[in-house]
Amino acid sequence: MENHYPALDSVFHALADPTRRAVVQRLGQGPTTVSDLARPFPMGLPAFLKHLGVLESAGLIDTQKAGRTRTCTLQRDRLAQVSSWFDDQRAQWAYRYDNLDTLLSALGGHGHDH
Amino acid sequence: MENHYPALDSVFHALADPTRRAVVQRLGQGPTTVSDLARPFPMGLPAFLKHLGVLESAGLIDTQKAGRTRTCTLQRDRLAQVSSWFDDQRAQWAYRYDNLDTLLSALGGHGHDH
DNA sequence: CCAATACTTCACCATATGGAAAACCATTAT
DNA sequence: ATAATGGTTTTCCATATGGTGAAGTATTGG
Repeated sequence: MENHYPALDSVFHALADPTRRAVVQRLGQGPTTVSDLARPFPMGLPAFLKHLGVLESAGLIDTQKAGRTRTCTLQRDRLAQVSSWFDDQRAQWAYRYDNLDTLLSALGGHGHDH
Repeated sequence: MENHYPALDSVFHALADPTRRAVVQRLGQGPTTVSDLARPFPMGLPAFLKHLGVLESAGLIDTQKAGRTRTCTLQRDRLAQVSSWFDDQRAQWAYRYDNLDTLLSALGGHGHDH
């Protein structure tokens, strides 16, 4: 029940930026190269590389270079881990309010009480 | 399928700090006053109030003053909304499930239960 | 009334973040 | 060999963030 979560700070920080979330979303469709990823965004490559750096050091993406191109892949499990933090929060409410409905939906992972 | 999410920037940014996550966690047990919330943390009240301000402007907490004390309440629905962003991401992967990476990690047994 | 409590505001500071510009590798392509 | 492509590194800048200390404002409590 304790904070056994990996780098919540860095992951949440990484996701707090629209550019970086767009990258995550794009990579959800499959791996791509850096410049292909960067194309839609109104900023220089150096700035964009910083975003990729933030995503990578948060463990949200993995990159590897082949020849002169670098390919980025989404680390889905990391995203899933962080997602489970929310489930834990919900479980807390459920415990506190001792409400069977809330408990069940918390364990189910999707429902909410309102 | 589009970004109909409320202020993901501000919510993720708010959650990217351990102090603020601790506040969220604490408020999951029920409403409390400012100074009661602040007590465990090794910082002055001004600094702590800034954290509360970030949480409040992200819509994660609600505060109201009675007399000279201010009481903070967790806005659970906001947390639930953001949580559903992760579900959306997963849905994207599922749609694109012919991806080799995903197939391999599925066979690898680090399976996600959904 | 006087003082303690519970914030609140203000001025300030160090560091981090997000961006630009320019110059610099490597690896293909011609 | 030369040029173009794809990325990288470096320097620099404006602003945001997270913290401090000190003083200020309302409420209670005695």
